[in-house]
Amino acid sequence: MYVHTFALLMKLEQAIQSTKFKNEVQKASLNVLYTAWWLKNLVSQELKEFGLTHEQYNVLRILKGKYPDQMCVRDIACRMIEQNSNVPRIIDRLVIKKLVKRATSLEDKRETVITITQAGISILESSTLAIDTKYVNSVSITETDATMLNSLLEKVREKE
Amino acid sequence: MYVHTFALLMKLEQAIQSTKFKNEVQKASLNVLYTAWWLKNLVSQELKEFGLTHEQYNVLRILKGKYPDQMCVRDIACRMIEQNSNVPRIIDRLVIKKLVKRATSLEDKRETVITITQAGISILESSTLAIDTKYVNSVSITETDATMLNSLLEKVREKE
DNA sequence: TTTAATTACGTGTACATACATCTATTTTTT
DNA sequence: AAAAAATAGATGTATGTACACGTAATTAAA
Repeated sequence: MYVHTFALLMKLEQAIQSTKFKNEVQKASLNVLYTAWWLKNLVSQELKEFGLTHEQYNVLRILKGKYPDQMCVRDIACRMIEQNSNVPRIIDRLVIKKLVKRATSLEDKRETVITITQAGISILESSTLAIDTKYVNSVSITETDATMLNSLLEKVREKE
Repeated sequence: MYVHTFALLMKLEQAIQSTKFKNEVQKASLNVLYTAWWLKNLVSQELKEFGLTHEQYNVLRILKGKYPDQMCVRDIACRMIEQNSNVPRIIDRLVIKKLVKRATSLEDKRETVITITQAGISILESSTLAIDTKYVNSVSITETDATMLNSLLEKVREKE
């Protein structure tokens, strides 16, 4: 009985070799950070095969969401999960790989408009398939629990 | 009523300007990633005042946990939340700031042993105080909800 | 309308991640 | 004991983050 409880509780503790937490809130913070790293890692492993990084994939995904419309750099940036991402630099690498095209906007010459190419759409589709499969096999949480998790994460950030 | 529900549900959606998620599991993934970024950002804002980065703070915290014992680089590395952290390089910066000391182990000359200095302990204590205060004011989740959150996050990672 | 403020975004720097490789040790094998 | 394997950690490279600053273009103010 004790052993069983111990085994269940050891997951985060094992991962970061630490058992002393001030309280559940502090533990939850570390748990969120560790789980984010774990998820990112899971996805990156799949993307490696396609020569993409997590952030390059995100930019492609955002562009696909508006396709066939173009998007300016600012619009992409404010949809990024890590809100301080340096989008121009990520786009540099996608341009080199010909997965997106960059052009100056005609309406506002300050703006750079980005379009996903057919090659970009194609690599996005195959990599998304690989990630989805990986998720089904590796992320073990039910829809009901995920809904609960979503509401708890919103509570964490409620004050700001 | 509709407006109220909408406002509550918009938190992640607003942050990343996206409302289309395949399912709750996919949304929860993005929510974990976004919340991790949000928490890291919160802490980094406080640490900036002390000239520390999030990772430098983590290394100091780990060293303090063993103080007055020394730790080798490997022991520190396996306790890091981001398990691919390049610890030697983080230690470089802490050594420059005289917050830790580096020496070759006498028992095993391959090992580098790291010790936190008094200056390191001192900066760790004041920055921890600042972070704790920030948490009390910004992270709005109860101990009970945090416990639930911890168990759901463990469920996410259960399969591996 | 001329100046001032704002905006979009490229770019430089410091730090970190992810990963491969190199060197110096130590341990294991033969 | 000598050779091979394993280990610790430093270091190089590509990429990303965080943030400051510069430049060009647009909008607002005087």
